[in-house]
Amino acid sequence: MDGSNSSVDDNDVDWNTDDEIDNFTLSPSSSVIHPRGEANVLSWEVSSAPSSPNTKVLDQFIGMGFSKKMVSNAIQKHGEENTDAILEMLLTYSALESSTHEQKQMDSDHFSSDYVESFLDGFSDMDSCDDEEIISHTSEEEKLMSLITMGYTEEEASMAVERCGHNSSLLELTDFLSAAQLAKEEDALLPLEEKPRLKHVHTDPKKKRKIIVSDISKRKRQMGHIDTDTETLCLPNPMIGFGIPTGAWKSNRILPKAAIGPPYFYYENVALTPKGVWDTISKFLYDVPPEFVDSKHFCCAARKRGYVHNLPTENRFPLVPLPPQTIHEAFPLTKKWWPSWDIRTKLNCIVTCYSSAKLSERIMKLLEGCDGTPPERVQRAVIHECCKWNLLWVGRNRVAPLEPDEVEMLMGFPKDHTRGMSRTDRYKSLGNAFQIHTVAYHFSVLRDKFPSGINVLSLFSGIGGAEVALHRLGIHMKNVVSIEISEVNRNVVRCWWEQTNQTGNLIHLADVKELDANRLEQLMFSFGSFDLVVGGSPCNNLTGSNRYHRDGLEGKESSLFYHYFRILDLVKSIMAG
DNA sequence: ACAAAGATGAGGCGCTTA
DNA sequence: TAAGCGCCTCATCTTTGT
Repeated sequence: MDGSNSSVDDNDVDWNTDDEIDNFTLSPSSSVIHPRGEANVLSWEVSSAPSSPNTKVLDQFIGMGFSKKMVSNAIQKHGEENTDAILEMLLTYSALESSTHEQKQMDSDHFSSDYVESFLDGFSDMDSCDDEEIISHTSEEEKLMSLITMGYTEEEASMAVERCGHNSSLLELTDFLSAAQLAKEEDALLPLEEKPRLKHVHTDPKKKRKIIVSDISKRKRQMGHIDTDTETLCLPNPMIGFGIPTGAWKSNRILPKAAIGPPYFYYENVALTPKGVWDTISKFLYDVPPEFVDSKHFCCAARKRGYVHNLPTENRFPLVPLPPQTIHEAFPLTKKWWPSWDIRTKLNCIVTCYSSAKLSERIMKLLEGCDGTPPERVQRAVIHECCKWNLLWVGRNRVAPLEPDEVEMLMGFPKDHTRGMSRTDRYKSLGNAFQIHTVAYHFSVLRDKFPSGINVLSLFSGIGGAEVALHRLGIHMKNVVSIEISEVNRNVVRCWWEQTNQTGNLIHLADVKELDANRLEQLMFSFGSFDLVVGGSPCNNLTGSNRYHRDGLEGKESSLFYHYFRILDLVKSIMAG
């Protein structure tokens, strides 16, 4: 009976009501209420309580990779409550620090990349630097501090050092700043979008880099004002963006001037972030509003995501054949065991954590204890667990979590794409990946534009969702520069690249922080410019699943978004120049 | 063979957002 | 009301180094 029931559902999948899979109401009696003491999970933004002295803020920023000394300076200057200003200051300083470091690094190219990677990872900790560097760095830092105490902002100070040279005197710097004052006042009258971006192009790529960082600060500061008095972005219902394959939907949007390519860019992250995050992301990415899409309109699992991109939205086409649209289509064997009171037709979001065998056992015991149809109370409790953990019915009274290869299928990856990784790693990497059909639908407009193929810069590549989507669309990848921190993920992409007989070049880098202007120019010199810059930066500090470090866009991992912006902006400026 | 280090599995952990 | 590209600790199993 359940089978026929759901096939009716299958035929009239209703794209207009948003959440058919969200329609379960569970009585609170079925869930255990944990009486709780005080909430001890405090983000650094709210740690100004007397019980938490500024070591908390200090630790937070040190945890983000800034040196203790820099953090203490910043806290001293701004006060521990003003975390935004602290962060801004730290960002500016670390840009300076990394450029001095990179200069040194360039002279010693004989290190292995692994060595460099670990070295770079640790370098922001001042304790690990040699004395010489500390001395030269400190003097520059002190110069900056002097300017700041004179009332200039961090970005003004660093800009001045940049323009006047690192050996310039304090007097020269103040001269420069006061001369710049008039021009700045005029400049301030123009809205940010109208300003010529990076028109003050320097020939030295190192300089470009720092100007961009001050640009970040400017945007951040502006966001601070905007945030309070403008509305935050709303999630659309239904969440179908500019259209889905199964429903006609036309929309022509006008992109802000600064957003128009080349290159095309495509940025992805979770839709349900803390407030203001998407506003910030959008502001940085040239004021392009995100396209929010739930992948349940493409496959049988939900995946609510925001995509900021400058791709055309007309004449998209889906990958064919369309993937299974319902649980029963995707897992026909479960039909036999699916109870009629479990009315799910779509799964919830594919995540990185899965339930244990013990839970399945408990559920089985619970159901076996009932004669015939379980009472509603039991039904609700079971459904609650099924929804929470995306469980399938695999036998009488038996539920089970998805297997890694089933997740591969749901996400649209080729079978065995992640085979060979540990089970946990497979879940993790797949849970962090693109849903291929969704992304391919958005990428499809590129096929006719680039008949001879494209050059791709793929940041936070993971297991290569973007590459797989492009390949499935028949878009030839001439050169792919893929940046991914996890070695196992890089291996997956490398194997896939070989197995699919790609004729283009795959260049792998480990860390987005390694990709500076010099490296980019070098790459772009060797094979031409990038046609697509794609990436989804870490979401773990944004997602609601994270109960410990949902610190927003400034969180340890999620702040890597700023590297996406930094690199995209570098590519744009190199291509413009 | 043994201990130490590493890997995996199980279970517990709030809170924001719409 | 429910969903959510997660994290931490502990226990146990596996691998590595001596």
